[in-house]
Amino acid sequence: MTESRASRVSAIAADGSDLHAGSAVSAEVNSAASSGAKKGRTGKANSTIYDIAKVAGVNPSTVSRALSKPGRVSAKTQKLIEKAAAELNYQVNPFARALPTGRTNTIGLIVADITNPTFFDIIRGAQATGNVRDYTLVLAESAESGATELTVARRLMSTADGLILASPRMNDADIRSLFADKPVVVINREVEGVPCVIPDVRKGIGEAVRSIAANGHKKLAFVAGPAQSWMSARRWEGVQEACEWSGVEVIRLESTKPTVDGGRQVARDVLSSGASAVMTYNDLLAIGLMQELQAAGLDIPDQISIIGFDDIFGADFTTPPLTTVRSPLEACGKAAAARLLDLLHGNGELARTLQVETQLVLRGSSGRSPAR
Amino acid sequence: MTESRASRVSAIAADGSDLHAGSAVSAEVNSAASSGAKKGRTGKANSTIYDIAKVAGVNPSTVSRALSKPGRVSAKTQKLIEKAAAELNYQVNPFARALPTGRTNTIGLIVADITNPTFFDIIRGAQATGNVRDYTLVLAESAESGATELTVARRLMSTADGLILASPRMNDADIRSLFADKPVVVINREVEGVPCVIPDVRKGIGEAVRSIAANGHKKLAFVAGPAQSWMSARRWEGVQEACEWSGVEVIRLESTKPTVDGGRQVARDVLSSGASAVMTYNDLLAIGLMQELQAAGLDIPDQISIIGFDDIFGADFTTPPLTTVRSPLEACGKAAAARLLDLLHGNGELARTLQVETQLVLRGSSGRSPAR
DNA sequence: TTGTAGGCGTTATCAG
DNA sequence: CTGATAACGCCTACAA
Repeated sequence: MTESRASRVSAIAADGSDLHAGSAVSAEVNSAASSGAKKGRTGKANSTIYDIAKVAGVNPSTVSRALSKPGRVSAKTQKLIEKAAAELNYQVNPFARALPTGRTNTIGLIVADITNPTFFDIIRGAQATGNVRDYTLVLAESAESGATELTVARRLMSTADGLILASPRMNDADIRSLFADKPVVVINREVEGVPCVIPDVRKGIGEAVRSIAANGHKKLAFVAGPAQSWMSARRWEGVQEACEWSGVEVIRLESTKPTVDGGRQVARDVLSSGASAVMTYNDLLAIGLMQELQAAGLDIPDQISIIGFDDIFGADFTTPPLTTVRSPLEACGKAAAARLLDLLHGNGELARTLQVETQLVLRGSSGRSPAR
Repeated sequence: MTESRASRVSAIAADGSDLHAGSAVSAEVNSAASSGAKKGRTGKANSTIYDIAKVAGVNPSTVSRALSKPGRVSAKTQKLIEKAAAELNYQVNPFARALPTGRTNTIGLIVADITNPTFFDIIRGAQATGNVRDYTLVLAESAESGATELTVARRLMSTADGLILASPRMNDADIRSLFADKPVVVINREVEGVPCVIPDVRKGIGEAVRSIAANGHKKLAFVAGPAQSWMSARRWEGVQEACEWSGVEVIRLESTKPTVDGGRQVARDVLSSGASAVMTYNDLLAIGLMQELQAAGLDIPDQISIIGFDDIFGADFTTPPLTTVRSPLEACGKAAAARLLDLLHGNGELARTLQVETQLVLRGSSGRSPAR
């Protein structure tokens, strides 16, 4: 019988030091079955290709062939083996399989923060695409740190066939060194010599700034993200460029961290900047900023217009709902995974960069400049 | 290639899941460059304990001992080996290690839906605790289905040392059979004979219903979650009980799915129910419901009070911010992981249930009953 | 304390 | 088309 497999995602921690195992404790619960001690209902855990071989009356290597590359074995033995496998409730031992081949049918995805909704859609997209091709997604978190990110990446490298780096914080050289080892695809950043998937900020930002200008705003504040963030730099460039083009004055503000809290903290600067419109590095910042501004008695958008970035889950929960420049995150995740799998299967094109379009999502948090 | 078009259903081990033909690529970049170059550079991925043994001038088994159980080796050889390991940039091969021992230093966590914010904090908690003890968290999704959940669980069982089941949908017997195999901890549900971590709904619900009663509401609607959800049943019971106690009439409404969309869809029923206050199985439902109601021109909370469950990320983004019964999700995740690790290390108490408190978080979406 | 010799479950290489 | 047999990298009695 065929079993249906659900989509899978795995998360791995940002640990690192694995030079010693845990305290000396023997695994008790999983007793060795050598004495046939534990024996649940269905054929318990461990039947091997040897068991199948015995039942089917063939050689283990034939079983291996039948199970891993259908076609290299006669139809009748194939049937025989499959039947035996089903009877014994056989399941491949992934470790044993990985040992000789090095292949794990697993792709790693590293994000800066598991609880940052920005990455949800990326995760979902990568997972979906991987799943279709029978790959398991392993998710790791880097805690917004380039150093731990590299550690995690190396660790993941040893268990995954390839890596997707979403908004990586480590430097280009490290990424390239990773890529020299196994296939790597980068999302939200462009790295020379490495395949990348990036949103093309131009269009979305252009629309946003044009909208701002059309609404009579003369001065715009841009709240930047983390200093190491490639995307933040690109967005800032894009905003500058678009503002110049539209004749809007623009100033740059720094945030402490790209979160709701960071948004709250930057409210004071926004206020004293004298800008009537604000664009933030991401939606989280925008939401926090909006909350703080509203708490201070300001009306959004009548007194200040706010535009975020990404269109994350929950961006439309706010009042007014957040205007934002949407990045097609799920598409990015899908594209990156597809790219990686192609690389894995040898259909590796050169390391080209893939661009996906951004667009302005006009909602309630932006509007006319306040009357002067 | 893939035989079925449905992305989630594909063949697993038993019928040969290896669908890709001529792979055999991707490991090329690796081989070169490892010999003559600088040793300070990040070494390639492939040094083994044999390499270390050679460098340190000892036997591989000594290296193994030194690296896996410090103490069983002389201090000086220990130092020697560690130095060599560092030089060679050695990393254990988890597969090779797992093969003889069965231990993977990995714990599995299964959730119903990766994109459901309810689980974020659980994930984060479990991850944090596992991390401290040098365990890797592997996350799997079950797509809200008991059947696929079981499949996924079994699969995970073969690669993880133990399992955490968050809001499992499968039946008790299956969970117990899993537990008979390896350590399992359940979150958000009580299963006889299996260690569980559950929020004690009493307190939070009591506070919520008292608040509702105190605000003059006479009729409350409870929007239930998935039929298989143990938590939904508990919450419904708790609400009934509290309502009886407080003299509030309560009716039960069904939702199609525990999401924002499900919340929108149930709005019609809520309206026709004549209730002036609503409690929903979770925050997502509450948010969707609120959106739909507001879209229909109703004022929240003046015309209808809404109270959610969980206090997920974004619950305070809404206008008005959502009143909700908070479950200490991160604490649940931490407690469950700690429990599992204890089990793994033999400090296994009996399968006791751990309760964590819930509390009402009063925000803007609930208030006085409308004047009649 | 350290070395020796199997073995874990699969896959890959070669013969037959 | 199928059967032996050697890796894969690590762990663990058992000796030395």
